[in-house]
Amino acid sequence: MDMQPELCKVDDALGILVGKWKPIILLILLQEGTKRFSDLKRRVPGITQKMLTKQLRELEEEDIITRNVYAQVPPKVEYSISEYGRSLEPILVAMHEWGTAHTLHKTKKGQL
Amino acid sequence: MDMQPELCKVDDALGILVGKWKPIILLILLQEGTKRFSDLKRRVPGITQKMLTKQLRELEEEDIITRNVYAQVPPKVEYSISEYGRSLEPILVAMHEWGTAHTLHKTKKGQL
DNA sequence: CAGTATCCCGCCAGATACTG
DNA sequence: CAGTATCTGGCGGGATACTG
Repeated sequence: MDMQPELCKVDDALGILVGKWKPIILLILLQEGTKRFSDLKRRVPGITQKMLTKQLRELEEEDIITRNVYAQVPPKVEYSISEYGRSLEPILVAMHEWGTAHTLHKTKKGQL
Repeated sequence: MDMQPELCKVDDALGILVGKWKPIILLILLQEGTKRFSDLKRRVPGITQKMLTKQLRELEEEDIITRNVYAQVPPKVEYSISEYGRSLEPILVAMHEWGTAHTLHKTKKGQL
C-alpha cells in the first residue's frame, strides 16, 4: 500500500472533521437522522448559536450535510447527512473505536 | 451500533491526529520505518525545526512514536512508530482513501 | 425559531536567531 | 546534528446582544 505522504490526502478528511463540534454534530445526524436547528442546539450542550451555525455552514459547504429551509413562520430549518457525508462514517467509526481503546490505554498508563 | 455522541471518543483520536504536520509525519514513519530528525526534516518540505520538534514531542507524549537518543557526537536521534501508534493506521488509511475520493468529488462539482 | 453582528482572547504556527 | 528561545500574527472559538 502506498499512501503517498507528500500529497497527504489525509489532510482533506481531517480538515472537514476538525472543528470543536463537528464530530458530535455528525454523529448525531448519522445516528438519529434529520434534526432541526433547535434540536441540535439542545443535543449539543454548551454550544452557542454562533458556533452551531458556523459549523453547520462549513459542513454544508463541503456537501457533508444538507440544509432544508421551510418557508413558514416561525422558521423551520432541518439538517441531515448527505449521501456523500455518509461516506465519512467509516472514519468516524474507526476513530470512535480507537478513542474507546485509547481511554483504556491512558488508564493503564496512569496505574503504573 | 451506538457511538454515544455525547461522550465523543472521536475527539480523542482527532486530537492526536490534528496538527499541521502530524499526519504526514506518521505516514512517513509508518511506511518507511525509523527516521532520524534530519531525515524527517528533509522528508517534510516546508516544516521548521521548531515545528518538527514540537509535533514529535506531542506524538511522543501520547506514546504514538518512540524517541531513541544515541549518546554520541554529533548527536543522533531516531524516531519510529510505537506498537500503540500503529493502531492508528486503519484511521489514517480510511482518511487517505476518503481524501482520494474527495478530490474526485470536488473535481466533478467544479465541472458542473 | 433560526439566525446575524461585535467584541475579545488564547494558542497554533511561522520566522529568525542562538547552542551543547 | 538536533535541538532551544523569542517575537509575532492570524484564526478558531467564546460571550453577549440584536433581528426577520
